Amino acid sequence: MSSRRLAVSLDAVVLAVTDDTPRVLVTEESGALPALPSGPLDVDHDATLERGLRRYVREQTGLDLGYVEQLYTFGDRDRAPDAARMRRLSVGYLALVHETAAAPGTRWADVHEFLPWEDHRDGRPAAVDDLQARLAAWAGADHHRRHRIAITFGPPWDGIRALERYELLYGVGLVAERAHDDHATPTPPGAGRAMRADHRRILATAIGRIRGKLTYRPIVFEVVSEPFTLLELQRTVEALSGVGLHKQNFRRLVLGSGLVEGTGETRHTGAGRPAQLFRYRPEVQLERPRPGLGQPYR
Amino acid sequence: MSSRRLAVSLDAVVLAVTDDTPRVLVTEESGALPALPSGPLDVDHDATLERGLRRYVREQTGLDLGYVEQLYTFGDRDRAPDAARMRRLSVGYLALVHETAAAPGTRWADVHEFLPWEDHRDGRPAAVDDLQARLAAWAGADHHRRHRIAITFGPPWDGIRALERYELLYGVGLVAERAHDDHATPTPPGAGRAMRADHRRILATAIGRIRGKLTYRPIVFEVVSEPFTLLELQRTVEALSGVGLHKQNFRRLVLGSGLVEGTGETRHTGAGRPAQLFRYRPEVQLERPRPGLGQPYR
DNA sequence: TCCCGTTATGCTCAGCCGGAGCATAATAGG
DNA sequence: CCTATTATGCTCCGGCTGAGCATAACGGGA
Repeated sequence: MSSRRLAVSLDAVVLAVTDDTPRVLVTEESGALPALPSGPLDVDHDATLERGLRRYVREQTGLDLGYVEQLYTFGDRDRAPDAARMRRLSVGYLALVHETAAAPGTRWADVHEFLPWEDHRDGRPAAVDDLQARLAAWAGADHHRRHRIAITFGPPWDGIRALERYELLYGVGLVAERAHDDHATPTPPGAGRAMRADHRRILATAIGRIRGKLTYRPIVFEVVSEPFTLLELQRTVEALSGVGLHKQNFRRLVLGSGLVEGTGETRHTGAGRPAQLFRYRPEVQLERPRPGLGQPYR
Repeated sequence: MSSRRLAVSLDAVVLAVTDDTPRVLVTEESGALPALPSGPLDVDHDATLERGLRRYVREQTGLDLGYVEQLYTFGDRDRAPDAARMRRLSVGYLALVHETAAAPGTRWADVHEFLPWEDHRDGRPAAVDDLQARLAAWAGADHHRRHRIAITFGPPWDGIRALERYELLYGVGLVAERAHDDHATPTPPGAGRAMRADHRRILATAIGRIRGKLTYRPIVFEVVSEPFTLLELQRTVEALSGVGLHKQNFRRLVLGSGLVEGTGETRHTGAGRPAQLFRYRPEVQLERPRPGLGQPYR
């Protein structure tokens, strides 16, 4: 009877939006898969899990995190490569930051590099239909499998189910999680790049979580830089939610929500009418129970 | 330098609703505080965290769980009584079950026994005003403190913020988490009973989570027994959400949602017109993206 | 048997919100 | 001055929500 050693790692999904693209901060060593900033919990010195996490992100990427939220704790025994010796738990966190320069050895990677099927801003990508066809082939006539595919891949598309989609693709072998998974079905184009350990799974969890929270908490403002135009805000929301929005209605919603206030300034971009600049109004939290951007508004 | 031992416990908040009352399954030993079913992760034999959890609940309460969902991982170093020797993490889970008989040594306790301020079905309880007054005294003129109180305790009341409320009360010392906290301010009436370790905190997390999820996932049906009348369904939702609902509108919403279908039978309760019986319609998940009971509808 | 209290159901009405579009304003560039 | 482009304003409609009024179907008593 082996009695494995127990190790807890803290893993951070640090998200930002630059150039209308959702970005995740990854560390890269030559020859290795991209990885999230992470490290083992220091049972003596990290007074809280979150503090340990902040420490690792600072050490590995030079970034001092602001908004941080715990996502999920992963602990499947047989999903680790060295499962026979070690029992590994990973506590995943979501952090939101404003765009910054990446430190050496780190990179702001496009989230869709790893989860390409999640970008529906210009409608449903063709690659999704391809993936879904492969899933359908796997499901055959199995009722339960078809049901799962229908729910996770729609229609209608539900951005929040990012983790369910990843888990389904992973279970079917359409997506490689670790190097040693590669002997499985060769992953099809459109399946995205792999990450180290189960980091891609944690990323999918983060994407699902932030999409849900956008609607009822003012977290976009952790990501956009002030002051911002309403279009910049909209592009940021779209980058995170993965769906395109109706401009006038987005405007109406944001202005009516009390979430922002004009600065009185305008920004000239070179083409078109100058846009008003806005900043976040934190007081809104006192006025409304759950301030956010509401439902999606195509 | 001490190098603490690391231990991970799995803790279950098992919820049911009986007699229009939200209940949590607790184990009770004479002389000890009530506790959630829980136990240490078996790093060798528990293939997944969730399976370990199910095992403990079965062993300690005789219950085979259906719906289970991970809540949060708690790991503050200095919140454990033996923090100097052990680093304890607890992974909390939420489970929903239909009402059953409690096994020996266990009890279905009213959730409000531990979190009395969370029951707003008959309006805001007087005890909440008392707690809030104590909080106000603690806050004094501190802007940040007053802000936190206003957000968590309202108005408007936001049922979902159960954990934030608990943490606030705990931080202020109005609520005892463990026996050795008792030397702090004597907890006022209306502060509820303590539980072992940080179990009350986990319970508060569970209550907040289920309240949020009620609106967009059909989880009430994990708790009501079929067939049910619409009033029974309503009382169950109210018990979990902690707020009272408008009967006709609840009815309209549920019938229009496609969540239920009539059985054709009726139930005579002795007084009043017999009520139609309904059952859950699982197919709804294929038809609607996020089937639930929508917003609160006073 | 008829009246009453009680619970279940049906329906209405006004207000608000979200989905879609049309129309106008304000710039830069040619 | 004309055009392409982006920002803003506003309207219309349908559906949903909050609040009530009204009716139906029972059991128990008077």
